[in-house]
Amino acid sequence: MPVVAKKSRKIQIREMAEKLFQENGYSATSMRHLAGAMGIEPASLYSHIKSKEEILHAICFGMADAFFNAIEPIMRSDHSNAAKLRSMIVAHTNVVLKKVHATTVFFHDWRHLSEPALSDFKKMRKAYEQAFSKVMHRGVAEGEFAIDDIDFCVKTLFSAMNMTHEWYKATPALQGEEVGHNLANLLLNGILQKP
Amino acid sequence: MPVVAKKSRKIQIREMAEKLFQENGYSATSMRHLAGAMGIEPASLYSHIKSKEEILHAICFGMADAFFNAIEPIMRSDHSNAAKLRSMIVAHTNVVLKKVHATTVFFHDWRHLSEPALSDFKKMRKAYEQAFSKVMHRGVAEGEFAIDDIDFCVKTLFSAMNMTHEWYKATPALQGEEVGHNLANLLLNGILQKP
DNA sequence: CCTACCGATCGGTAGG
DNA sequence: CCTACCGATCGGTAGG
Repeated sequence: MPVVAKKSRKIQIREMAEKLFQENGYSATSMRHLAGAMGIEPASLYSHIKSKEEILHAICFGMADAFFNAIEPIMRSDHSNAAKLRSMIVAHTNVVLKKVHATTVFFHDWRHLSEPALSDFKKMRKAYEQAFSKVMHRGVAEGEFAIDDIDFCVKTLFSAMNMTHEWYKATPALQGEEVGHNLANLLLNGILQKP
Repeated sequence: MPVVAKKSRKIQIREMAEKLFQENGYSATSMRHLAGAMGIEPASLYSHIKSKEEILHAICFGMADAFFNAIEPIMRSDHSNAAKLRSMIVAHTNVVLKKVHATTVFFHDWRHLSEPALSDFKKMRKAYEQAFSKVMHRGVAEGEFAIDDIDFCVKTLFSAMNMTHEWYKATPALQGEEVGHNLANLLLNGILQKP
């Protein structure tokens, strides 16, 4: 008996799906491709999962949990709003870069969820974005930040954070933290040389 | 005879495809959906186009032309690098927001191009990004900008610009310019209150 | 632009 | 986890 529990077949299928969905997209990836990559017959997948969409659902909502868990302790800390925002950016970006495959799926293919999961997903995402906009609002109120349009700022920040996986070739280790800090520096300071 | 030339059937098909591809993605949109939306039989599409991918190709490379044309005159102007960068951001963002459907396809579905178009597309995109990184390099050399990692900065900027279409509900007119300027302000100045 | 149709492939089920 | 198979749908062609 191994000390470390073997990954369940269900989880192995999910991880392979993350890889294939990332490469070709959810719609263009067939259950036959997935079964082939697992080395089993297509029908055998259905001993472990109920449907193709069940896999997509697990990926999307699994990532949502990962993101919430990453920023939750930071939100409840009592640092300055600038420090909080920076930490949240680093935390979010770490999740993105540590789960590159799943993030791509989360980010591209949530559209293919059917109701009611689709509405749940949108609600969840909105709540998550509000965690960031709350910190920005407070930072403005307390004189730390100068932001014209907070919604705009939040959306732009998420665009930047969520696309890192597409171009950042992660050398493992703490490089991920660097990406988050670079992003935070850019957002906080801009690129204009200070006089 | 109308004074304004009627859009060719081919262009009508392409515009309908932009809409449907945006909503469901390229792979999940069938030629039958497209034909249905046009009010004709699926087989009739092939009187005007050669294949599904031909449509994708036209959309992706058509948008590439639009982007290049938008920034080309700015690159050859002799403003400061900061002014150039701002104008290029506004110009690019205007294209994005004026062709929302096509931009979504351009941005999500280029992956489904097959070779050699796929390689051409990547080369073209790289050349386009280099126009922005050139301005940043010069700005750093001339003391206008403080940028640690220019590649990182370019990628982040593109992430932000190319996602605007997903969340910005364009009220028509010049609102598009505002989006570009907001983006430029954020990138140039950051959000930290200056002392 | 239509009718009629092709072979291939899709997600999924029955039964073991 | 497999064999055997379902009905539906796919992109596309022939011929008019």
